Parts: sequence; structure tokens; C-alpha cells
Amino acid sequence: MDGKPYIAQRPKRADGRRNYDAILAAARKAFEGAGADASLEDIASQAGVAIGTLYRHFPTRASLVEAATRDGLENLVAHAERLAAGPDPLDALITWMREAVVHFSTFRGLVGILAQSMYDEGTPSHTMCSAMHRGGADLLRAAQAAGRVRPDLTPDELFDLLSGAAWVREQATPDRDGSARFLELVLEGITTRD
Amino acid sequence: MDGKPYIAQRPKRADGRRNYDAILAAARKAFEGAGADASLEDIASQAGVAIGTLYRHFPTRASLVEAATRDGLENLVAHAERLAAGPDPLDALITWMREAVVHFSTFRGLVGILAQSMYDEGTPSHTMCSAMHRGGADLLRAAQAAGRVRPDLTPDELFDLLSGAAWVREQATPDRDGSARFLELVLEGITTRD
DNA sequence: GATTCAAGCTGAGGCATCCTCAGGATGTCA
DNA sequence: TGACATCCTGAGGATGCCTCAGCTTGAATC
Repeated sequence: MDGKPYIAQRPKRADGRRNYDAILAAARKAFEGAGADASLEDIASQAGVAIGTLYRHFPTRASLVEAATRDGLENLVAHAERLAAGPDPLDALITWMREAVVHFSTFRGLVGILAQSMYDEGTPSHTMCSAMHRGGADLLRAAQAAGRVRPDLTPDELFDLLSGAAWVREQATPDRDGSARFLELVLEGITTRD
Repeated sequence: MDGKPYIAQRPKRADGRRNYDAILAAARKAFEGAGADASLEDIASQAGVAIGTLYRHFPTRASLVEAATRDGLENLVAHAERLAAGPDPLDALITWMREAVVHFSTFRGLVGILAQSMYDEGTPSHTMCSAMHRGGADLLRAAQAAGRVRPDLTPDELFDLLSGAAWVREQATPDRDGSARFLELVLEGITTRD
């Protein structure tokens, strides 16, 4: 809509930084417990801050989600680069996919936000999602070049599969988490026959 | 929680039936446009009815969703039975899976509700979901018996795969719908090698 | 047709949440 | 210490959820 997505930045003043950090910590906890649609007023209150302060630092819910998950996704991107340097491209891809599914389902509702951010510039998480897309695409390409993954699989399709797995994991209850098996079956479908 | 799920039933009095139908029609349209979390007050207003009347007929949002999707899911179950009588078990399973994905993603948010209903009695849609589970399981079993699908795939896993595909479809935009390809890749993973 | 009453309808109102904004407080820098 | 940009506050309008006390009406009975 805007073309210029808002990315929350750490404020300069000491009290501002304090509150920014407190809000972020409260948000992580709240998202973990109540999902991405946790009450923002609760988060503000947990952070010991008025609601207006929360909105000052994070003008939209999406910007707060972005800030709360940035570290994890940065790690994921960094790990992709490290894995790309390894010897076994298929193993690297699989390892990364497993990790990605876990990150995508850090809390309920996150996959949906990420899936939208992936193709919607003008979204706080878009930058990070693009980086992830590149990282995943590189690993995929390498595995394909090694003849270990079907050559007609596109990065977009890979992320659909990962998102699907993450969504299943999101829905899971402690006694029923089919996401690992889901990924296993998916891998069965995309790796080339021995 | 309750153990006794509320299933909306068509009321007896003429004005009751009229309103029930009007609310259902408005709900279908609203869900289609705004997803499963469409405003109930809007729906009531569109149906030309006070909000209290909506709640009289459909005490919970879940019960309204259930009523709005019952027909489609009934058809899906019926189709499973018809397909089971056909000659080619694998073809039957695939056809049904495609259809299921479409039904599961009738509107945004439905898959999530169905996925929860599947294993949570005390949910309006649970009955229909169980019937669907049985129908899908029968088709799966037949395809496995014919040696066309890996024998270690369970019905629960099948529904995870279907739900994942439906979720992807739910997220899709007109220019980007990867659900068909998703299903294709999944089938690659669960069918036995020629 | 009149009577009766269970079934049905209404919409105000309490509560939660979102988000804004005018006015006040305060950290920082010179 | 003064000046001011930055930051904070919380009341308040808007929306949506859901309930309930009081009223209306369809339909069964006489």
C-alpha cells in the first residue's frame, strides 16, 4: 500500500531504548503464549508502559512481529550460508529445511505473516523474507546441481512446502505433531530416486 | 470443554426458518469475502436481523461456520463413497484429495477450524470431520491394498498433507496458487515407485 | 375467530481491543 | 542551566463480541 515499509528502529534516548527492549521482551513472551494476535494492550502493560508508547515504537502489529522474530530469521539466513559451504548439498538442504520449519512456527500465526511478507513488499518482514528466499534458493540450486533434488522444483515451491509443514506444526498439540513426518514425506517427493 | 457440541438445527417456526436461512446465506457470503473471522454483526445486519437473533440460532462462531460448510463437506463424504466403488483405487484417492483441498479452503481460516475439529470432540464440526476422516481413510486403505501408496502412511498423516495443501491454497493470490503443484509433489512422495 | 404461550426477536449495554492524539515529562546537548 | 527534540501518557472514539430483559408473534387449541 505504502511502498515504504516501516521497520522499527532502536530509539536513541535512554528511556526510549529501555522501553523498546521491554516491549520486545513482553511481546516475545505474549506471542509465544497467545500467538501473533496477542493483545497489544496486554503487551504494553506487561512491559510497564502505556499503550501509546508501544505504538510509538511499533506502529503496526506487523512491525512488532518483525522485530520480535528478526534475530531468529537472521540466524536462519546465516546458517544457510554456512551450510552452503559444506560438502553435502542435499544434507545441507535438508538440515536447513528442518530448521526453517521450526523457525516459521515459533508461535501461532507467524507462518501466515511470513508467507504474506514473502511476496508483499511494503511489509516489515519482507526484507528478511527475501534474504531467506535467497538463502533457501541457493541451497536448493546446489542440491539440484548435484543431481539430488528434482530439477523442476522452484524456490517458490520449496517455500510453499516449508510453509505447509510449519503450518502443520503450528496446529500441533504436544501429543500430535506431524510436522516432522510431513517433511519426511515431502522430501520423499522432491529428492531424486537413487 | 463441554462434551456436547452444539449443532445448529433449522428452527420450527416460519419466521425462525426464514431468519436462519437468511443468516446462513449472509454468512456464506461474508466468510467468502472476509474469511472465517468476518464480523458477526455485519452478517446479522446483511441478513436483516438483530445480532441477538444470530446468536439465538448460532451460539458460537464455530457453529455458524459448521452450518455454512456442512453441505460441501457432506458432498465430499458422499463422493468418497462413490469413488470407493470405482475400479482404480489410486485414481480415486487422488481425485478425492484434489477435491478435499478445494473444500478445505472454501474461505480463509476454514482449514484451521477443520484441523482442530478433527481431533477435538466438543466442536460443532467434529462429526462431519470424523466422517471425512473415515472416507479418506477408506480410500487410502484401498490404494495401499492395491500397492499404489506407501503402506506406512496413516490417515492422520494424509490429512496433515491435505491440510497443508489447503492452507497454501488459502494463502494464494490469483496470480500465485501453488496448491496444485503442492499436491502433485506430495503425491510424488506417497505413491509407490513404478 | 379468540386465546394462549412457547418460540422467536430486538437492541441497549458491558466488556475487550484497536489505534490516535493533544498535552505533559524528560533525556541530552550545548 | 536552559532549550528542545524525543518520548511518554492515557483518555476517548470506533469496532466487535456476547448477554439478557422485555417485547412480539406464529401456531396449536378450543
